[in-house]
Amino acid sequence: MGTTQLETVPEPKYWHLKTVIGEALDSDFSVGEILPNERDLAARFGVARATLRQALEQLELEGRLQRRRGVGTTVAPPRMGVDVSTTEHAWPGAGQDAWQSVDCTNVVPPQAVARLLDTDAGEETHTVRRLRVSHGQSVAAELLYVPVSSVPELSAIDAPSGPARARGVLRELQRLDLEGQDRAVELGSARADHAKELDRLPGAPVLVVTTRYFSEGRTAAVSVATYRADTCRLTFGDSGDLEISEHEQEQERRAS
Amino acid sequence: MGTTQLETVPEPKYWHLKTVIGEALDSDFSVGEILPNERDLAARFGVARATLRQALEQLELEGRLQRRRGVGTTVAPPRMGVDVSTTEHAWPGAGQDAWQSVDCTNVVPPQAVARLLDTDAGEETHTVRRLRVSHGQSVAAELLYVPVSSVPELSAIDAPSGPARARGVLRELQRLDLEGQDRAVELGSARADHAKELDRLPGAPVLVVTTRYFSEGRTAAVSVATYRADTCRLTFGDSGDLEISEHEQEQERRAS
DNA sequence: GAGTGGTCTAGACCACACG
DNA sequence: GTGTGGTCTAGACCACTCA
Repeated sequence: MGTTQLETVPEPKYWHLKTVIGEALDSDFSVGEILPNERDLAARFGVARATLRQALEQLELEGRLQRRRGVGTTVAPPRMGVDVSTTEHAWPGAGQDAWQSVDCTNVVPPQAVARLLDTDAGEETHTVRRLRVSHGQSVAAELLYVPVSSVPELSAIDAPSGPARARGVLRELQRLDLEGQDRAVELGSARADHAKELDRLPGAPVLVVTTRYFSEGRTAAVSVATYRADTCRLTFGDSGDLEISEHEQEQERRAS
Repeated sequence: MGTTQLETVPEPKYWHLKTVIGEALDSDFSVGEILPNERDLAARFGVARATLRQALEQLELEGRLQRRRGVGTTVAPPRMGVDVSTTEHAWPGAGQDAWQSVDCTNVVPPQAVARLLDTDAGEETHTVRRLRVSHGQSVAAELLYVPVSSVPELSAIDAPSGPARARGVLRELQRLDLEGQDRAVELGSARADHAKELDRLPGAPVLVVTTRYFSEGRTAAVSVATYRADTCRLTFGDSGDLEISEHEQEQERRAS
């Protein structure tokens, strides 16, 4: 008998699963709702748990699911838009910029940062830790590296560390002339400390935003901010109300 | 006997593996070099292949490794900086913007895009497919949605589809007054068609850049561009020469 | 055909949250 | 304690590339 079957392109099971579950999320579930546990789901779809998990991981990566150990899997709300536009020519910590200072220590920055700052290898910098909270949720953790030479006036009498010193460093920074800044975004995975601050497991996908602040013809500070990739959409310009989230089903596409 | 062991925080094996291999990459390997295959590596570290793969996946996500089925695992070059700054107030396709048009069809856009364009559900738009090539490599695939109403002058006599029509749509777009644009970046996973264009497997992590183009008080076009997250660092402003890549080795630096 | 990475299975145990 | 997701194992087979 003639096999009318055309080009069997064996779609991986987990990929198909992801599609099926994704469609189910759109039609049968609402935000915050709890899914059946992984063992039940795997049995229901007749696959191994590992295979099911591969599908769930993808959906979580796309911000459609939220999984928490010991609790369960829930339907995630749409990603929140987080403004990271660079147009406002202002130092970090100026005005109300949604960041709260956590700490400040003197450390030797990673080599990559040292190169951006053009400091000597092994030279210490002020390092301000900040946390960005949005809609009651921690969305980003930042390390702001400020060479000692950038804030020469900073009194050593100030608190030697802690939030008070962080504010001191930021205050001194404001006194400088900000000549410009630039920014880069790339994918990374959360270090253990950031993961904890962001309520995620180590290795969770994050969007790393690196910003250079220029003053007096040199790089006066470098900020490395890691945003939760699952819950955040970084916006530039006034696209805060942008409501696309890239996944979302469109079965009808094929119909036409 | 007193257990001097402090707080055994059992670090996952794959996490530790990732660290060890990452350090080995810095010290013992150079860009392009081929790693031993997964079965050998797993045996060498005394773990199951699945565990080893979890570590390699992380390293690939961070852009440090490149894996190709049937070939092997190689050390990836540093991520390339790709300029996506929005400051140049220009329509897509203006001047030399590193994009090459591939195709153009009339399709009904996904719901999310239709909402951005404020078109009726089910309304067709011109849809230009473009590819961005950088350093001899495809780094991004774009879908540019242009409502028919945005380019009323477009001759129906032109090629009804294909690259020629794509150029026609872009040409008509240039005639409009571009009043502004905004941009958002988020993490996604590559659809099957994009994955193929970018020489990746479906589901590969991508950075999705959504751009809205405004003209005459409305959204005249929407672009959804997906960049390879493993090989690209998106830059805004003049940070094209930014050389941070979060991992990177430079043993020679220490010598000086 | 040989060798690679990609998918999948059917188990096991662990860490964590919650009642 | 119970139930959840997270980690890990030791296999198997498949899809792909290349000599």
